[in-house]
Amino acid sequence: MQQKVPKMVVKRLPVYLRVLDNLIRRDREIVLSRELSEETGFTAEQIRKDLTNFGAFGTRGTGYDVSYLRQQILNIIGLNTKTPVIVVGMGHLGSALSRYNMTKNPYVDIVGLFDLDPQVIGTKIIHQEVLPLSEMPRVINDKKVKVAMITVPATSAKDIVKELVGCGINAILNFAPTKLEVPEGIYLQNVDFSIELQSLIYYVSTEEKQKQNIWKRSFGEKYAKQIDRMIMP
Amino acid sequence: MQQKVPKMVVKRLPVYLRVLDNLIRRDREIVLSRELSEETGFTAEQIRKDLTNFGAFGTRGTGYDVSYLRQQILNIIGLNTKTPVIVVGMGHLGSALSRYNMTKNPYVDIVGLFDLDPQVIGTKIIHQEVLPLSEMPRVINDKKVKVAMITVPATSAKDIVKELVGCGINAILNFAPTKLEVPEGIYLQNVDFSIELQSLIYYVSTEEKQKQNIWKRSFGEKYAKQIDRMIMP
DNA sequence: CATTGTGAACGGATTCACAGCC
DNA sequence: GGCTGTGAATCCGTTCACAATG
Repeated sequence: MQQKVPKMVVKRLPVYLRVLDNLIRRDREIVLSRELSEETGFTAEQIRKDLTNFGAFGTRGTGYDVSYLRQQILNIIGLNTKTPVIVVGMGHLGSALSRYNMTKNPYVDIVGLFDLDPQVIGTKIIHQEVLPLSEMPRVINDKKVKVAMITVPATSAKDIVKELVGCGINAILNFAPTKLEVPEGIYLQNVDFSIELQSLIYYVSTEEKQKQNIWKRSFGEKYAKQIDRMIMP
Repeated sequence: MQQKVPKMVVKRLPVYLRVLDNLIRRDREIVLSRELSEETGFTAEQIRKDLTNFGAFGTRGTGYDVSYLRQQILNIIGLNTKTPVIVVGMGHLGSALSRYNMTKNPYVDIVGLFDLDPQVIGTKIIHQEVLPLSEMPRVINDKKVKVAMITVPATSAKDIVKELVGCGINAILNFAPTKLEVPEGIYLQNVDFSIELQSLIYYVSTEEKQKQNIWKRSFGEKYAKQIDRMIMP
């Protein structure tokens, strides 16, 4: 059927979907790869190439039909029917993510909220009650859940993963700041704020350092060229 | 001074730092690249190569001195002194991130929380009061802030960015699900849950589709080989 | 002799240049 | 003519194989 699709392409598909959703809201019927490029920041060639992994959805000389392309991408990602998802860990982050997905994300259906803390179990997020872990197998089974988000502390994350995999979960979006092991065939995706924040800090701090170096070295003629290369464009 | 460091390397540095922090907590004095590989999931060669972008920190035949390497990475990222950071947008996500960074992240110093909503302004997160946007220029200036996290709705994100850049912010970690434009020289990093979640859903849904195809085609002998290639290892 | 440090080979993803089509 | 679709060329990051060294 379909060849192996590069990971990077899969990451971009949801971006295309979001832009197409926005275009539909603005009643746009046709869109050019060039316009998609402006909205996404990816190059037009890349977008066209990405799409041809799955077929030829455009019309040469004209562009892409917005709602047709959107429907195709929904099919490709598998968002035609709402995907049932559970969230484990109802701390501040977990409840924020749950709220967001319950109210703003039309493509997923949050069908279970779980926590270990007896203080938290029984409280409600929007209209859903937080359940104990003991209820997980039942919910996962009843609702045919394949995808879980985990927002528990790093220390409990490994155990939760084992539990989830045992219950038949197939894909895990991990927000705990720790590296997790999953068996072959289980998909794991990490989201780690601290890492993103720290890499940003790297850039601002090296910029600072470079400015200082320029100043320090400004007496030494022979370094002029190197310094030039160091200044941000 | 230093050549251009690949983006991917910068993303991995904070992971090394975290592992080294954990090793110090366990009183480990020496670590091998092989062990770092186990803890991070990156290959040992890659780790060694990453580090040589900045110098030679190990001892051949022995390994790396944990606290020396940690100190070097702190220097490289620029986390020797706490970095002042502000957070704009005190919805559920914004306040969760603020709490997390105030209590668990020893490398940053949250020096300002901001929101537009008069209902939210004046409330407290841990011990800090949420301030109106009008206070931003003062705080950014007084505290020499270069890094901001924004967790406002997609609709207001663009305006906030303009404001921040005007105030002298240099790096932005954006959690709003929208593509932002920043002037040359300003660093922007996006964190987008929905996109991560949807790419995960792609994998589970294509797996489902493939299983169905296998079943449908199981009568057609000639497709056997193709189908084999489709099954996950 | 075990482990780091590194040039060379490899592979995957992006960009280029243009062929194909409306 | 204008835009999509695509093989070829390029770029970038990872892996490999081994040289360097405590």
